[in-house]
Amino acid sequence: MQTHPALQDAATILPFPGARTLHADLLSGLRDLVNQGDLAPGARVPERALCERFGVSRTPLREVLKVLAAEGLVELLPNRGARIATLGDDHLFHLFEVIGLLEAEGGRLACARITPDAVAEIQGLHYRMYAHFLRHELPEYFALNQQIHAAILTAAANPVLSSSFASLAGRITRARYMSNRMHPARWQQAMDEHEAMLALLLQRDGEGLAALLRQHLANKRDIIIEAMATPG
Amino acid sequence: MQTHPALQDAATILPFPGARTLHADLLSGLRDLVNQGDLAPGARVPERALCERFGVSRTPLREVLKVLAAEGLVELLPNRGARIATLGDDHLFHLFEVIGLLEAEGGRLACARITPDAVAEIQGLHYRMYAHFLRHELPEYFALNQQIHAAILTAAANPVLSSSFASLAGRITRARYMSNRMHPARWQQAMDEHEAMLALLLQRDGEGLAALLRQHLANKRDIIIEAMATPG
DNA sequence: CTCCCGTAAAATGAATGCAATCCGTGCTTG
DNA sequence: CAAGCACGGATTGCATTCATTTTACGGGAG
Repeated sequence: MQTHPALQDAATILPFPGARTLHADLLSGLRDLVNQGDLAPGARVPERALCERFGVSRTPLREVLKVLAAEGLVELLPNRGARIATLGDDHLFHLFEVIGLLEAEGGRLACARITPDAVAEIQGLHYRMYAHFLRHELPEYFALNQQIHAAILTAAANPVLSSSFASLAGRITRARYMSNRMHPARWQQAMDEHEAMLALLLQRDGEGLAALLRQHLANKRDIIIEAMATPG
Repeated sequence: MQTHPALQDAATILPFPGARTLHADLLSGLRDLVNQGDLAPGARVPERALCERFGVSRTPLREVLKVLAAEGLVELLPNRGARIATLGDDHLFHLFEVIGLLEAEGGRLACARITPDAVAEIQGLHYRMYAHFLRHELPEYFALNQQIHAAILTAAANPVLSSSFASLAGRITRARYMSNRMHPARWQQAMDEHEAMLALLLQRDGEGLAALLRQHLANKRDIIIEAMATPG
């Protein structure tokens, strides 16, 4: 019955774009647990508990853990299972160094390759974010913020760049969650930087945008390290 | 008996450096099969055959396949198993774009952070490579070549940068194997570029080295694309 | 002759079972 | 009394097994 449409879909999907894996929900579920801090850094990953938590057997869960280990979110110890990866200061520094590099290049390429429509879309996101900034609505601000950065990466039109960035950015998501509160001055500064970003994007100033993005991320890094230093 | 030393080892290993996973040999074994072309791009990955090939059950093999999928060497299709990832021209272009970015940054950082000992070591590698170049010993030349690039990355002293580079470089290893023959003119050019690289490294000219590495990789890209276009 | 469909064989994805290893508790011993 | 050790429970890693889907092959209709 459905063999034909399925086969056609498969044929169209097969050539290039990576098809969704069956256990994608499990993967994202575990990622959320790690990012939201339900599993503390350095803590053991309780396979049994997570199995009944997600209603699956240990086999698929272990496969997902292997993937998370490849992504750097957990560490696998022989005969001792998985532990949530820790984020040391130097490791965080190195992560930001590479993430800043990728994002800067993303901005540079975006200025060269972006379409007017995409610029307009980013502009729209920016103003919506600005509105949330004025109303001090932090979660919505953060959401739009990430969408803008993702849109710039997308405009760079390099899937490898995007996925590499996403992979590395995923490792610091947890640290970001921890620093959800923001000093008003820092927030204002971040908003100013976003204003400048939009201006540079409109001018297609790739070098300027690259430099600004790098500085923007360096500031964010300082915020996060600051937040990690002062617990609470 | 060995509980105590093992525990101590684990305690020292546990804090930061990622411990070796138990099935690392299986992973590298599969990688080699893909890179050496024993498994053609786009071909199905025969789980059963590989299981008896490596003498393991399907469970660990499937876990490794998931990891390889996360690395981008294979693609997982729902209910249809794994296929060797294909390397389209545009995908190859995007890969080289990011790899070049990472390697250029590696050179830049290396010039800022490298120790005199490391410089001397790279110099030694370089002259050994030069000797193989003069004798037209391509495999040895390639091996030293990769060692030099790896040494520069190591000198950049950023593990995240190194591992990201290694991950992406691993995806084009297969394409590299295919273009093992080299036109004499191209080879001479590559050797000249390596000479310049060493000079720039000795001068600690980070910007110059970054630019040269990028150009060097762009040339390599052209060689590979050229080799892919002309089969045989 | 070509195309389509129905059935069997094979392969995938997940669950369960089993040997080996690790961790916590209580006991022994100097 | 402290330190080391042995033993039992718990956990890991892998092999095996089972349902579901896909794929290959043969027959029949147009």
